[in-house]
Amino acid sequence: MPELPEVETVARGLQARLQGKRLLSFTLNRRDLRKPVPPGLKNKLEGRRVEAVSRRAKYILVHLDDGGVLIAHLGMSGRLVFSDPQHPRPAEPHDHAVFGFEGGVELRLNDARRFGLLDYATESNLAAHKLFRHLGPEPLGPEFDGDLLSKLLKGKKTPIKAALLDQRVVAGLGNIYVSEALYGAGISPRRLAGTVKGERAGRLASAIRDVLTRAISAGGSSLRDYVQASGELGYFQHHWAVYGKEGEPCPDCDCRPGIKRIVQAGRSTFYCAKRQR
DNA sequence: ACGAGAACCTGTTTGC
DNA sequence: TGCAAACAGGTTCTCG
Repeated sequence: MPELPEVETVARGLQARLQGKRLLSFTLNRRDLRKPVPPGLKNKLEGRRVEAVSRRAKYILVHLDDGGVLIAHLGMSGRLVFSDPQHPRPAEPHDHAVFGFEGGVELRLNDARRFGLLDYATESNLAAHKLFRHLGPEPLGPEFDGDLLSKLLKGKKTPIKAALLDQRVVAGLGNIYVSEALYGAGISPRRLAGTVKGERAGRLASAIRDVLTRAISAGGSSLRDYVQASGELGYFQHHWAVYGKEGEPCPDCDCRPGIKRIVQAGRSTFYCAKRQR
């Protein structure tokens, strides 16, 4: 489920709850996630204190007090669920890993489809790590603008929809927010990526930043209650302009038959054919 | 070299 | 109602 805004929200929630806490135990119930959980992870984690939690692309980074970094990715179905003495939760199917902290606080990684992963790196090698080496820029980073986006897209003959899903081009966008950003910028998802430049690229960069920023705000405001209610991190309600709205009227023009759904590179795309060119 | 498509998994929704 | 097919927010490998 999680794209950049959800992962950012989860990382902030973890930061608030775990910073300064010592990790006492790590239990792995199954090793075969998207890729095997590295052997020896338990020894690298137990006894360490959490210094900070951050995000890169759709990866959660837990920075430890010895320079180690726990890397977590939630794939499509991954969730992080807290359980503690005040709000205990029963163990559930697909709880693949359990992190035990001081004070009886447990954080559980639950992931039915097992497209998520756990990995480990050191602070000094982080940027060169296999998972991060090829990632494009952060769309909310200070250098991300129309000029940079034009350069990233230059010469690409794939549809802009597919290009924006490619983490080597921009890091953190997923299927929902690509549709939303293209709608916001008034750009057809079928347009060839290489033709998005100049003023059009500027509009797209702005729309990407806008859509992500608003989603993070929505997540941040709903996170507190949601965590208290259920102990889960990572799911919250959004209102989307086009995603999942096939057949509904475009919010901006009352065109018929409204929002269209097409399949590109095996994934659903939603857009308004009148507004997006 | 590049882009489209399949593959990896399980759970839920849709359609006959 | 029951069953099978389609579909799901990600990433990575293979094939043409």
